[in-house]
Amino acid sequence: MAAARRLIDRDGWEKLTVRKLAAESGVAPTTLYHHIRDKEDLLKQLLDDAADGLERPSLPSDPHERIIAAATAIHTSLSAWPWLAEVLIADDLTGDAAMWMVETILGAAVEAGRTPEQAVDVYRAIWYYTAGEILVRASASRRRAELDGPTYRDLYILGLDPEAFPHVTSVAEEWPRLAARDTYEAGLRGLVRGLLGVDPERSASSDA
Amino acid sequence: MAAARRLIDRDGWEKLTVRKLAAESGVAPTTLYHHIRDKEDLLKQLLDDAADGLERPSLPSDPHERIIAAATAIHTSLSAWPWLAEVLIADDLTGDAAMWMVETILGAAVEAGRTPEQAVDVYRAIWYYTAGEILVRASASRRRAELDGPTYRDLYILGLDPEAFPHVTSVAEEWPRLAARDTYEAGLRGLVRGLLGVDPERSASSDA
DNA sequence: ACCTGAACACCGTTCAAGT
DNA sequence: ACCTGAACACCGTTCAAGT
Repeated sequence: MAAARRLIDRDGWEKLTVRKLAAESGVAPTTLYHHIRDKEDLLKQLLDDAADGLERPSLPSDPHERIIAAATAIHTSLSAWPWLAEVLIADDLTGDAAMWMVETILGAAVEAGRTPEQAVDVYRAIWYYTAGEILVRASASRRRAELDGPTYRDLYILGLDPEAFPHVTSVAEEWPRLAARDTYEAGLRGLVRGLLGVDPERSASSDA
Repeated sequence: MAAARRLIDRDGWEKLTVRKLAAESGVAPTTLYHHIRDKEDLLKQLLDDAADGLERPSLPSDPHERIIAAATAIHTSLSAWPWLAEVLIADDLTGDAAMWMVETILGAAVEAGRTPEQAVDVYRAIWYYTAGEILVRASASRRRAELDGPTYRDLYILGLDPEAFPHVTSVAEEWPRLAARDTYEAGLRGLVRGLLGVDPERSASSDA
């Protein structure tokens, strides 16, 4: 099933079809149905394979930083294969590698003084933020690659009425540049700070 | 094209096909191509229509609360039609109603002391969080509706090794209940607090 | 056990032809 | 201007038949 990954890397996972995969593998389309139950099963297998390959970075002892490290690790892996994130939410987040992130975040949140129930809320907020970042940015960059020019949205923003939308229009020209910046970690830090409160270890020093 | 909305409400927007829409409208499939350029154009028209219908709640004067109100309004509207959020990220977030939310958040962030550039970062973090929440929860509930029983993931979590995943397994039984709770606003408040600093109502100093 | 072609019930889209 | 059937190039999936 390495052929599947090759096709996905080239054309994106939405373009993967049973028939094309068969052709790439030099086999009849119907043959694949001896190895997979249906197309959904094929994607699930690819998902599990990829999930096993996620990296597990070393973890800082400070709970805040540990959450940042775990979330950033997942984020980095998923950014490399955005199709993975899309299958992930279309399907489900499982696999030991993904669970390792959940475990790390829950543990750190509990250590930071949350109840287990609150820790689940912390994890969920982080996952929503992370999944959203991946999905929105992946589809934006795919669209940009297809278009090879300003998107419909960029043009839309430039055409807005400055009286009705003063703040948006004041950054309209800069929007593409600002939107292209990677602000995942900055946002993540804000989120963790807001959810867990100010880090006692770092409250004395200045904070970004 | 109210027929399209009827079909989407019934079967979900992924199931909408040009041919079925034609049948529902009592017309030949090819006829539709006089009103739309292609299927993507059809979805874009539906998107613009729906965006115009978004509600615009009254806004509190406090910048923090104004951001919460704007984000929650968008979140409420999108929750009602999750397909809208999916088209939205597959396509693009435009329309005056959506821009109104952007404008509101940028204005409030600037009022809270951010530069216009930082205000864009605040908006982006909120949008990632909101879009992620909608998309993850929409696909989870759709999956649950299809399955009519515990999901693959629920079972997976229950089968985890307690030694390797102590925190996850300690809440494993409660997971479905915890995951079903609506924690959007709580997470959003944490995010805003973390991004903008402590609520000025509780401390007059602007930090971070 | 593994693979196959034929077939079924679908797709989006084009195009020449009708009113 | 509006609508049409025929046609093309695709889909996922089943199934009886081959080795």
